[in-house]
Amino acid sequence: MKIVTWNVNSIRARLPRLLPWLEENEPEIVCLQETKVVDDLFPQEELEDAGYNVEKFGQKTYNGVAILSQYPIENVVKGLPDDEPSGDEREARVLGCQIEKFQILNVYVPNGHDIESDKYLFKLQWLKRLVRMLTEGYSVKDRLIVCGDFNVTFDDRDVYDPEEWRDKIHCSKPERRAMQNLIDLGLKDALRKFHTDRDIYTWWDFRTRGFQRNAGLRIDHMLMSAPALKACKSVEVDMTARDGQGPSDHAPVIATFR
DNA sequence: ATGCCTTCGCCTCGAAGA
Repeated sequence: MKIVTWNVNSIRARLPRLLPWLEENEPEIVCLQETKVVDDLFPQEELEDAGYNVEKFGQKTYNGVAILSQYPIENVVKGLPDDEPSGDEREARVLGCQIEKFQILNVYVPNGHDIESDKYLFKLQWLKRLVRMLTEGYSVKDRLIVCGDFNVTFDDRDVYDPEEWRDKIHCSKPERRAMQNLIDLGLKDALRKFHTDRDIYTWWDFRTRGFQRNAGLRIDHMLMSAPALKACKSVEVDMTARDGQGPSDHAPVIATFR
């Protein structure tokens, strides 16, 4: 069983790369972020033809999350419980469900832009609301996976140039404390069970051609409860998904379960 | 090496991403 998280940076732009990637890797469950499309225009048929059940929660231009699964997708939840405003205006950043024995929460955490920005305060508040949602509605006694693009590095190992990024967006102490609050619920940063070295990244900047010089950040994560982590036998970043023409700026993270 | 690329839509420029 393989479970993937991948910020695809537009599901429609990435489909020509996503479909062959699915065929090659055959993941059972795929959590996507930044689909950037309203639900009516989501490429549902193409993904169903590839063998997946599809749940999506999208909006125009920005954000958007989706879950693909070879198994039935049950108990779907869209958004944070206290999302405002309601309806079409709310930001599409959370998609939860149950698939087989797994409770899954797929998240696209706000970017924050800059620590001086109002968007930064929104990001910190948003992470607090995510903690509340997990506290009130989920149990770490289950096989719980909270995965997605968190837009936060856990520590300096996740940063190609820690001095340059010191206290900047994605690396500030309040953001990292917010991630620790998630860990304190009884979740673990699953990749670190298998890899402790630095220079493991999931995002590289297009503008500075970061991928070519491995100047990246590790901001896409799989947080797992103890029962989920116990069943997990590997977590890997698929760097090959960045090769060639037209990749996302993020690489997928693949967790394999026994 | 965050003014350098990529995406979307008010679509040939501006805004946002991270």
